[in-house]
Amino acid sequence: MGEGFPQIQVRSVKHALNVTREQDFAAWYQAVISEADLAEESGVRGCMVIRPWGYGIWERMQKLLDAEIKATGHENCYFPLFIPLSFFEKEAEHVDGFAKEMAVVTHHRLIQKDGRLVPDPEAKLEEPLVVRPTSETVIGAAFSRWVQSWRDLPVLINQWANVVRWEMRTRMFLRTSEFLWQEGHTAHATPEEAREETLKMLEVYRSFAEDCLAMPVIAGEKPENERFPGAVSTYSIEAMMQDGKALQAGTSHFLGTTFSSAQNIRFQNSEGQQELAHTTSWGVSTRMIGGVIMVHGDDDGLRCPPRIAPHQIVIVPMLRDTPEDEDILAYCAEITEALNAQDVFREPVRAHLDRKSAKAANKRWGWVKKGAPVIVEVGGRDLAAGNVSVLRRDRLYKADGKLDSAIMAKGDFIGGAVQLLAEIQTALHEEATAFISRNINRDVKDMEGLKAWFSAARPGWLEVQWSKPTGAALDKVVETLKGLKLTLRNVPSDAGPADGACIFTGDAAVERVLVGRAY
RNA sequence: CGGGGAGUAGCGCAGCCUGGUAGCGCAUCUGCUUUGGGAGCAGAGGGCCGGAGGUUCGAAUCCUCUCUCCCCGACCA
Repeated sequence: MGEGFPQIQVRSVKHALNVTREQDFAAWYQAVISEADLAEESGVRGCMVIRPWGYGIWERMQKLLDAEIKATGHENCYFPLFIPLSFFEKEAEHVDGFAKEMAVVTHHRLIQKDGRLVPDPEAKLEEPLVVRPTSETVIGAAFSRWVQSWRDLPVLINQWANVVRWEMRTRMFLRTSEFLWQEGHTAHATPEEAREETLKMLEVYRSFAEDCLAMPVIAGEKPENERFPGAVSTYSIEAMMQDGKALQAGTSHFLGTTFSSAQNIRFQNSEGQQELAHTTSWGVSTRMIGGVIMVHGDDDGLRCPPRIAPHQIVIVPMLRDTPEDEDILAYCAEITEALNAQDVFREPVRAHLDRKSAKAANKRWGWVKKGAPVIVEVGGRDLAAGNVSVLRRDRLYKADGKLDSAIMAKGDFIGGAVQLLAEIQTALHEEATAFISRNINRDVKDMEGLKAWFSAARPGWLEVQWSKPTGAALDKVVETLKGLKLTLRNVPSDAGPADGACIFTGDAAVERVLVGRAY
């Protein structure tokens, strides 16, 4: 890779962060989170405080995705945080997948003992409760009550919730012990319909990522070894971070009758016979915020796509503690109102007037780090001339390294703001698409070529032909890749046909699979 | 969970080896000067030195335990 990173490090530009992507990608990622006020440590292992700007981005994601989930016929509901242990025991594969990382509640009362609070032995729960790591089991139990007849199907529900998985190694947003997500769960009369649902929601995720997050993704089916515990088929969208690593940004599972047989989700069909329902589940989480950071961020912080930016346009008045300040603020308020009266992406524009009495330059750099798509500065001279000074966050600098601040008439800016936001959304998407495109190689045909590709500093992905081995043969492939710190990502839905030999086994290839390093 | 590193002011760090009541830069506050810009000068505020025990007349510093974070690995929808 390296294309996105100049080899010669001439920094004529003074950046807002004290570490660049090129110097140390992991440190840069953390710097963005901290400097953009997205989240911070909580003192609780693996758990984070999501700060208003970070949570605002999540709320934007929720709003946009929730509308799509509802538009595809699903209803929201809420299931309990606590799940009886016995629910998990019903499905062996599911147990295997999650048993190692579950938080367990065993007591319901504390008592004072030697000056300390300890669980009261008298208050031990008869049956321990686990904090949900995912809700297939409880929701399946509900489905078995709700579904009696073929007329009750399909059941199409979704919930926005938090889940807990006791992860060994955590990273802000990408893998935290507690995270926020939505989980959709559906039950259908036929496997065909359930598969169709699985793919429909995969497509909802794909278009949500592309259109709202400006994040190009590859949608496809996960290989057998990467399946969700209990799933018949697992599909994912995979996004490429600027260091070339893959991030699984959303998953959709066809669960077949795994959970309907474990939870007894049966219905009487039109011929009067009992049948097992076919279920699906699908989810995206706050992990996506990490994806947005690593796809769009630059050495000055986050670049937030307008559709998910809590504030799309921030107006920064340059105040000087003079009587003129009042006039400048009034002028800015007028601009803010005029912007907010317009619609962009079929929603009201979100313009924000930063009235804080801090120095204008400091406020500006604060918004640069947070990634506000458009930053408008207004000083006395602008006021006098009826102008504004406009910064586009997606391209901050001119060729000479100076800030590319455009002075324009107030009316022109207001009139063009909607189009400007649309342009920025598109520009971020195009930039990210160009990046992923030039960092996927589809021409490597042998293991030597594969090793060479991945010996680069920041390799992207390979799309290779393979024979789709299963069982022990697949394990061998996975083991080989593991030695190279690589994983099979997915089999892209739109990959071309296979016409050669399997890069791993030499057998005739049947499809194409993505290989890369992953988060 | 294994190996390594780290926790001292909001952020970044020095001090620890060779114990003696805590310092630097940026940020913050006040004043003056400046004003198309991350300003200059002067002054000020802010720290249970991650936590608990121990050694000592005295611990940021030495010892033990523990919590949290980072990196690598194992693990992982």
